[in-house]
Parts: sequence; structure tokens; C-alpha cells
Amino acid sequence: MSKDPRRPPRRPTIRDVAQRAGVSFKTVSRVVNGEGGVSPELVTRVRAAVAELGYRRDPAASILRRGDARTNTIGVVLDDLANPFSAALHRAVVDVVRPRGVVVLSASSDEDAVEEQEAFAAFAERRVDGVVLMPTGTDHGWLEAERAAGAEIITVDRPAPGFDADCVLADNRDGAARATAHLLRRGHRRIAFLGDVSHTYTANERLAGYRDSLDDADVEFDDSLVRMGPQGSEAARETVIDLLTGPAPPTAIFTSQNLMTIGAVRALRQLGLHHEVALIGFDDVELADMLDPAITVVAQSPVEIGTTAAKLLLRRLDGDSSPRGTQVVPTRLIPRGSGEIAPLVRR
Amino acid sequence: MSKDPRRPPRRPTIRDVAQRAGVSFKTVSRVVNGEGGVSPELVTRVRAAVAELGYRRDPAASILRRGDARTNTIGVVLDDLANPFSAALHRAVVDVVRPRGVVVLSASSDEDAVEEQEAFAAFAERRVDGVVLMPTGTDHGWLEAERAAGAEIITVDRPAPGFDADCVLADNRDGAARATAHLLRRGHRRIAFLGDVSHTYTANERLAGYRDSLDDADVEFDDSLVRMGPQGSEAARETVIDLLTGPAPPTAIFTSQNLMTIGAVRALRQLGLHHEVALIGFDDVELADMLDPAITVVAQSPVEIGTTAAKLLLRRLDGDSSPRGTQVVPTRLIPRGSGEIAPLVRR
DNA sequence: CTGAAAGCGCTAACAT
DNA sequence: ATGTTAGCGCTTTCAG
Repeated sequence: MSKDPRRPPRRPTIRDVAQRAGVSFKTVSRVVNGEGGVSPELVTRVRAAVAELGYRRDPAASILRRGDARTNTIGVVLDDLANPFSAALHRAVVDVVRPRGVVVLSASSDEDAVEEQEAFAAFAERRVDGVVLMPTGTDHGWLEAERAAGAEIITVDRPAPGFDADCVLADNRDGAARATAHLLRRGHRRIAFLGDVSHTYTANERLAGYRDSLDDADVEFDDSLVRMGPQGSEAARETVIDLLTGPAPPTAIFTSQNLMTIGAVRALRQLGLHHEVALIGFDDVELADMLDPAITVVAQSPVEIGTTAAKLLLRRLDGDSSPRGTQVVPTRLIPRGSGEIAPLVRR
Repeated sequence: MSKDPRRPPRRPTIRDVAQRAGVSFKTVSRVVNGEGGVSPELVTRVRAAVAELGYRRDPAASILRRGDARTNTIGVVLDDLANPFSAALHRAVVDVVRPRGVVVLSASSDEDAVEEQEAFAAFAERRVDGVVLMPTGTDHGWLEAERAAGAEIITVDRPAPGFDADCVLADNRDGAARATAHLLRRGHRRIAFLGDVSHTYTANERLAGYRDSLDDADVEFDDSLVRMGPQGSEAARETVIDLLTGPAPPTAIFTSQNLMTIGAVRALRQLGLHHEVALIGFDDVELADMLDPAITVVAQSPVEIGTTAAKLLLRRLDGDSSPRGTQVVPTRLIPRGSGEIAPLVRR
């Protein structure tokens, strides 16, 4: 009748099994852990009792007594588990650690420092062996305590400000520079830049790459062409419309994130300018190659980033104590059409 | 020098803190658990000692003694965490349970019964309170034992064959029927059907819906237009090309899964038939609205499915023991262009 | 308000 | 080959 939290029926313990099998509980322990040194006859009896009672060893008690702090669990905290980039990275991590008997706890931070820390704390409380973290842009000094408490930490996509950790990321600056140079080579001089909120590491790196190429080409940096901060594809769409309907519109657009690329595509369509204004996006997007024009992108390898990070984490857990460092996973410019549109003199 | 598994430095225990604070360990326990009944003075001293030592309570030991079997951890096993549908569903589950202090273990099964069972076992071994499962098409009698061992089980996207569990899924049959009727209404009579491997529940439901509408319209079912089994977009692309270049090609295509829709788009492009052959896909695809023609789809709500399943799971964990049942989340036909192409008489 | 003793389910160390 | 004892870190129970 009542709806109070169901008190689960007590699970059978090692002693229940022992009694049923008519042996000491230590014998059961031996069988359950495959320690050997038990007569086949008893093994059979114990196995039977285990099956009949549906006995399962309590891993908490086991670990407690054994004293090895390993839970064979790691955590993954990404900005958004539903974003294709993060989802691919996430899956790659899971796939790498699974054969080692390691399971993965997952959470999204939404680029919010509080959410991030809460997720991390929830994982740390459960004594994860390590965490793969996509850190927000805030100071991460608090991670020192987490490390001291025993968690290995690998950051992905960006370094953690104020904390020295292994890091696996894309060559953001170089990739952005190549994309920008690609547009400059076609003659574009007014290239808009759309970036994440300005405290984001990747946004800044990509912006830096954009500026690198402008400098190389002696094109003056124009602040009015840079828009940092639109969140999600809808905000990006509005921003692009604003840029293109403004007084001095760009002839090309560089969107530094996948959702922004989608927003830009929508805006260009809406204004009927998709064949006139060039577009290059950072991070590939599903079906980008099927659009008209197909979208030129700087493709990242989320799978490679995730795989690399996971392997590195496992190595650290195995005791590798070589100096911490950063691994850069290369990006690839994929020309598909939208990035090869020549500048149009509009009036 | 050696690379043997690092023996983590022993963590401080409740006794270490007690000694440091000059109190009994029970007092520390009281403070740590906020039990009250401790003088402010001692609370302060204990708090300080906790901070200095970086003490964290061992949840395993705590739960062990307390006897409440709850780990506040649930598992999620989906076919592919990187697939947009599953990723969205996954995130929705995480978001719902997180405010309750519940964390989520995640895994992909790749529609493989062995992977599925291994993932489940890895979670069960860690004593998850419940699991949200997208079951493969095989018999799931083995779940009985898992339930007996204490795990609440909710299936999503499909029921588990041979196992009675709460289930949250889309109105597959009806959605497919509406899509097919939509095409029939435009005059199509040769409509191809692309489905997942034939033992998949959703594939069969959608095929049934397709047949329902054919029957209603007195159109004879043609086996040669049905292709079950292409895995992934590339296989789907080849299948569609095969269909369209065959002796009696379809005038419309119904793809019953998101990756197949993408494959079909590629095939139609490749053959230059995208304005001549109609296409409707089951499950929405990012940028589908930006293609030319834009792709008509039967949109599912992965977020609603995940949210519903997670809430249901929490309710079960709270002791709700009402009869198990199935909840159907409606789909929505979104006409965008590709599904409104009239049949072309080809020769 | 504080503390000592007992024991959660299990395994290490030591018997037999 | 099997069993006994102690104790992992913590909370419960019961005494002061």
C-alpha cells in the first residue's frame, strides 16, 4: 500500500551459501574467487548453492577488505553528451576501457563550472579511478585535491586552466589558420568569425589561428566581424543574419563550432546567399557533404581524441608516471564547395 | 622505476581524522554525516582535521554497514551511444536522475546480444539500482535473475523479448503507416522499404505499419521492394542504388532508420534522382531541412523517451509497484519536400 | 553530548 | 584441502 522506498529483500551472503552447501564460508570465498585448492566435489556443491540462492559477491565489501582502492570505474564529464562531437568522443572512451573491465560514469557540464564540479564530485565520491574531463574555462585549482584523493585526470578538447594534467586536443589554432588562409587565397578580405563564449579555450585558439592567417596575408583584423558567444545553432543563425544584413557584410564566414555551422547554413539559406557567401566550419557535420553547396569543414577526430585519452588514462592507472603532457590530434581541411566560393562584390 | 600498478597512497580514515582532532572516531562520524548532537567546538575541530587531511568518507564501507543496498547508480545500455537518437535519449536520462544524486553508467551494445549481456553484467556486478536498456532482439529470460538480484529494469525503444518489463517506445507502427499513407496519397504504388536486420523489433513494427497502409490502399505488397539488414549509412546507400538501378525501381523510398535515411540521400544524389524519387525517413536527421529537397521525416522524441523512462525508473526505485506497462511516445510526420514528390513514370 | 563495543560482507593471514 | 580468526572503514547500538 505504502510507497516508501522499497527495502530490497536482503541478498544472500557468503555465509548463506556456505550453510546451504555445508561448507565453511571461506571455502565459498575460494570458489567464488576461483582461488583453487578446493576439491572438485565441494566446488560443485558450492556452485550449486550459489545458483540456487542467486548469490552475488558484494564488490564493496570485497574491495574494502582487499584494500586495493580500485573500483574499475572511470568518469567522463563532457560539455554535452548529445552533441555529435562529444558523443563520438564518449563512445570511443567507453570502447577502449571496456575490454579492461572498466565501466564508465557519464555526465554533461553544459560548459557550466558548477555543473562540472558537481558531476566530478559525484564521481569522486564513488571513488572512480580516473576521469576524462572536458574542462570549462574557469580555474581548476580544485582538481589538485581530487588528484590527491586518488583520481587520475586526463583533460580532452582543452587544457584545464590552472591545473597541470595530461591533455588531448585538436590542433585548433593551426586548423583555424588553414581554414582562414583557404578563404584568403580565394580573395576574401572580409571574413567573419563566429566563436563560443569568449572564455572558452577552443574558441580563443581558433580565433588566434584566424588572426594568424589574417596577419600573414596583411589583412587588417576587423573587430566588427567577430562574434563570440552565440549559444547553439539558433543563436548562431540570428548572429549570421545580423552580420549579413549589416552595413558592411562579410564575403565569407568561418564558424568555429559545429552548431554554429548549422546555424550559419540556415541563415545563408534564409537570405538566399548560400551560393554567394563562402562558409567554412570547424568540426564536421553529418550530411554537410549533401548540402548545396556542400560545406567545407575543418574535420576533427573525436574518436581519435577519445581513444587517445582513454589509453593514456589506462596507462596512468597502470603506474606510468612519465611527465604529464599534451597530445595534439591533427585536423583535416575538407574542401566541399562552400569554402571555395569566390568573394562577390555586393552593393 | 617500476611500472607495476601503482599502489595508491592510503587514504586517511575516520580514525586518522579523529586522532588529529583529538576526539573519538564516532564523533567524526557524527560530524561527517551531519547527525548533530556535537558541540560546535568539536565540529570545528573535526572540520579542520578533515580539510587538512583531505579526508573523504568511503561510501562502500558506509553502505556496507548501513545495510541499505542503494548505490544511487543506474546503468544505461543502448545500441550505440554515438548515434544521435541514442545520444539524445542517453543525455535525457542522465539529466533526469542527476538532481536526485543518481549517477549513470553507460555502454553500447551494437545490437549484439553478447555485448549487451556483458555490459549488463558489468553494471549488475557494481550493484546498480536499475538499468535503462535498449534490448537486442534475442531472448531476455536471463533478465529474471538480474531482477531477482535487485535491479529495476526499464526498456526503451522496444520491449525485451521473453521478459516482462516497463517499456517506453515510439509509435513505430502507426508512424510508419502514416508515412506510407502519405506517399500513397501522392500516387506512389512502388514504395521501397529499408529496414534494420529482420530480428529487430522496431524494424518489424515499422514494416508492419508500412504493410498496414499498403493494405488499406489495396496496393499489393511486393517483396522485392523490401530490404532488411543494411547496417549503417554506407550499406544503405548501396542498397538504394541497387534498388533504383534494378529492373523495376520504386518511385518512393521509406527508410526506417536514421542512418539509412542518410544513405538513401547519398544514393539519390549520386544517381541524380533526388528530385524524382520520393523519400521519407523514420527518425529525424540534423540538417535534413536544409537539403534540396528537404527530407520529410517521421520525427521521434528521443528526449521524451529518455525522460519518461528515467522518471519511471525513479518511481520504481521509490517503491511504486503498480503493474508494469508500456508507454508510447507519439511520432510526428514532418513534410519538408522529399516526401511530397509525385511519382514519375520512368521508362 | 561523547564514546566504546559490535558487526556489515568479505578476504588476508594463519592454522589445522 | 579446509577452516578459524582478525579486521578493512564505517555506522549502529548501547553506555556513560
